Amino acid sequence: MDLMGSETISSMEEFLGSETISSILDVDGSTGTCFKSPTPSLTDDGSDLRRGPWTVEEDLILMNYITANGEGRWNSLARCAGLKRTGKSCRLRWLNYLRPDLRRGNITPQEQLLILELHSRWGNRWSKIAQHLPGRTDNEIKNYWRTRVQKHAKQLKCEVNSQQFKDIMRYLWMPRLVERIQADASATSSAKIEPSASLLPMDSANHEFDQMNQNLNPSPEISTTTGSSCDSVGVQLWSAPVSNSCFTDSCAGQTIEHNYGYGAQETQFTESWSDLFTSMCGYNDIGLPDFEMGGLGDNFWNVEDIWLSQ
DNA sequence: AAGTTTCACAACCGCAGGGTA
DNA sequence: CTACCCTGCGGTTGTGAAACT
Repeated sequence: MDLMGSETISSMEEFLGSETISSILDVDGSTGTCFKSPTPSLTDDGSDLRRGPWTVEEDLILMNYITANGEGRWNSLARCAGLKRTGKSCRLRWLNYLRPDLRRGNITPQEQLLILELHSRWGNRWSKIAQHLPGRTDNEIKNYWRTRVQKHAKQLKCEVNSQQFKDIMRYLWMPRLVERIQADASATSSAKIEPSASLLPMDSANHEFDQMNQNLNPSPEISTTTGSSCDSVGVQLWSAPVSNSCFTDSCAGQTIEHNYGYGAQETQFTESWSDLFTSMCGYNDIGLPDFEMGGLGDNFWNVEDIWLSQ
């Protein structure tokens, strides 16, 4: 397999492009964003295999070899390329870091939405999820999930696999992501920006949610702080529209008016979740389920919105 | 300014499944 | 049949950077 059509690669820049390389290479020329001074160590078993962060030289050797000979057969590849690395290490380095079709940068709201949806369907099947996010690796998605999602499940004192937490994702965060995507799309397509809840400071949005829930279900125990407990989950039936993008088949056709403080917005719910999700993510072949509204607690509205802050 | 905590992510580890000699 | 090897996957760790106190 001739990946690049060139014979050898003399620099990382040549292989990955100047923009990419500047984000990869550190001042001292080492690779990776974590390890400023790679000092690979030898393995403990007495062999001269190296481990730890990869050097630029190793990366170039690996890239040149794969460019010339293709990937696969990693153990022999490592030997033939003269790399004192295990085949596993070479494979990982290539797949997670050096592959030319890797997509770098922040996970976009569309990608976040897709990750949430696919994880709700498949669980921790990271490689399977990654197959549906071109340019993203399973490792990247796994890291995203652990650093963002699990952290906030912990803050909420929810089990990440609990129904409570799944409901939070499905009925709060995912609709907000959709809203964010819509807002971004409309902002780029129109000079006139219609503010939505996701564009407001979270304090403001939370205040609105608190007001709604106070009216619907007055409780002296309503918290307004981040990281509140989920103990009341399921006690209160969810009634207020969280956003103009919170929609299900059950509310299709309804017209709901709500005011986020910058002027009333009127939304016609004519799309099913799966239809809109499909349009959001450009996705149409995974047979998304239709979501139904469930009973959520008031504390959900106070959760710090992790999805909207990059 | 210094120390501490948190975040982000590259890399490693162990295991399972498949292929093959 | 079986032992061995390779590959791929998911869980975990280690590290520097950034944020916070």
